Amino acid sequence: MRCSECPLRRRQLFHAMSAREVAMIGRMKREHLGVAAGKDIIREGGHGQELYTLYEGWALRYHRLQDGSRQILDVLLPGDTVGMTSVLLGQSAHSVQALTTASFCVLDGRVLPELFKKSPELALALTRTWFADLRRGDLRATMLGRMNAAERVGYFLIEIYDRLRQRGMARGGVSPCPLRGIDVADAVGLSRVHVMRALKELRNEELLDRERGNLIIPDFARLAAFTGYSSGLRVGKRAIL
Amino acid sequence: MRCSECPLRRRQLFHAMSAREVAMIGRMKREHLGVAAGKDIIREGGHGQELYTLYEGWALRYHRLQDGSRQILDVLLPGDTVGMTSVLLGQSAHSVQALTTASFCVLDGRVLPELFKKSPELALALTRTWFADLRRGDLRATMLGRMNAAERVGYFLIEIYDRLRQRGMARGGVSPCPLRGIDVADAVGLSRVHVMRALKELRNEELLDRERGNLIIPDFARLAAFTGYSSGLRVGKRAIL
DNA sequence: CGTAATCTTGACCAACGTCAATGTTCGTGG
DNA sequence: CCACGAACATTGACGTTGGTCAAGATTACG
Repeated sequence: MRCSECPLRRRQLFHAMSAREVAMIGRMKREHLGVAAGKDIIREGGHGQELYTLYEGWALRYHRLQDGSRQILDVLLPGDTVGMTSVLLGQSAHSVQALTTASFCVLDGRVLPELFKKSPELALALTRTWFADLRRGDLRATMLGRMNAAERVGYFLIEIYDRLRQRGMARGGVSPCPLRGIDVADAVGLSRVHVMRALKELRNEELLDRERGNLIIPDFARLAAFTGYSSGLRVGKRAIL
Repeated sequence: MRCSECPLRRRQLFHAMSAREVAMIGRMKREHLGVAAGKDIIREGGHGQELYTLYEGWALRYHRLQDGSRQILDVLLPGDTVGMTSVLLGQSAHSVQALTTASFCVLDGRVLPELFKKSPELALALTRTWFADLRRGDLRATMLGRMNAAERVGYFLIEIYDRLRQRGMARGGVSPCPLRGIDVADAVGLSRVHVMRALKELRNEELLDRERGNLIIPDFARLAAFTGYSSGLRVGKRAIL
């Protein structure tokens, strides 16, 4: 797969790049990596100098505590990049694992200083994307700190639906969702059983349903109001590596 | 206050810059802003194009929900910069308020693209700092999602102590801490009363105490072990704007 | 068609929230 | 230096939310 022919880059959501920029990223590319569901590609404490752009499938960025419990920090969707902390800070504080069968573009992170030098515009576009993700993280922290079970679950899932919609991977209130109960639980800070109770509540209120690996949101605006989610804060284009 | 004479920049923790870089930042500087305790300098939804570097005092970055409850997203200490989301994304999703009497360097954020162009090294150093903060945020999310009351409070406070220590503003297990019970509660996702109970537990275990606006940590390593905090992941120098 | 994974349910328990009364600290003005 | 008030901390009683356990139902997949 050549970067210049990458179909992911053509999607609406992503920042249009000059041929020169795409070529520069193409030169960073090392390999296209296929990964089986459940397998880790980045491990906490690792020192890798690679950047991974998720090309296809879903992945989870997570942190594991001494007692074995897991906090999911973010769900990665096609076009999302991980590995920057390891490249920039020398060590990764989180693991990343494929949730489904997935494939990644693997880039050489050591070229990053050169990229900053040769294309400040691209560096700035990337920075914008990072800050957009940071803002998403802030809102998720608010969810963890201040919401009850049903709101947390609803917020977490509507956010994912919205991100998929922006990528053209969901519409009409339906999207694929390979997350299991335990994954949702580990993301929103609840037990699996209680997540199931919250999902039942949301289903009874006709705010949200899950069916055979699909997420169903009958009325986006109503769920958004219930969870305090604002698709608002208009999403700019995302820079993709 | 000239940037070239700024005593903050001289502290160990901060990235040494070339005279040229300092001069460039100096040219971005608009004013030195004094703020009374409790006053907001950035408001959620605002469109300001200013960057604020906290010079003296403490500040809080927070998000307020419809029901009036507040989630504190981060505590800002001298040398920390805020306002980037507003500059880069056009709108701020959080507010920032002075916790104590404080002063800020106000910079013109519109110059940022120029800064990226003229000094890619500085841009990269800033990016490193942003990712270090992002990692801190990830760990705080883990705290919110997976820890019990005493661990949350201990984690939150030891992190602050550690950041102050890095800045040379705390040592020997004692540091100033103007945070009130309600501030801790709003940061760790608990009620004020329950935070007080957790503090009592920590005091009984001789892990942590508060006394007249001071934080006392008799045995850093023991509290770190209790809360799962790792000062580890060695802190690089921080770039300061 | 059978097995493993996941979901569902109910009973019970622990953690945390809420309320309200009391105590303490700190800043202010006399 | 003292008296006062406001803000903040402390405590106990009690209610609510979410966790845990375990058994049974359903679904996915070979």
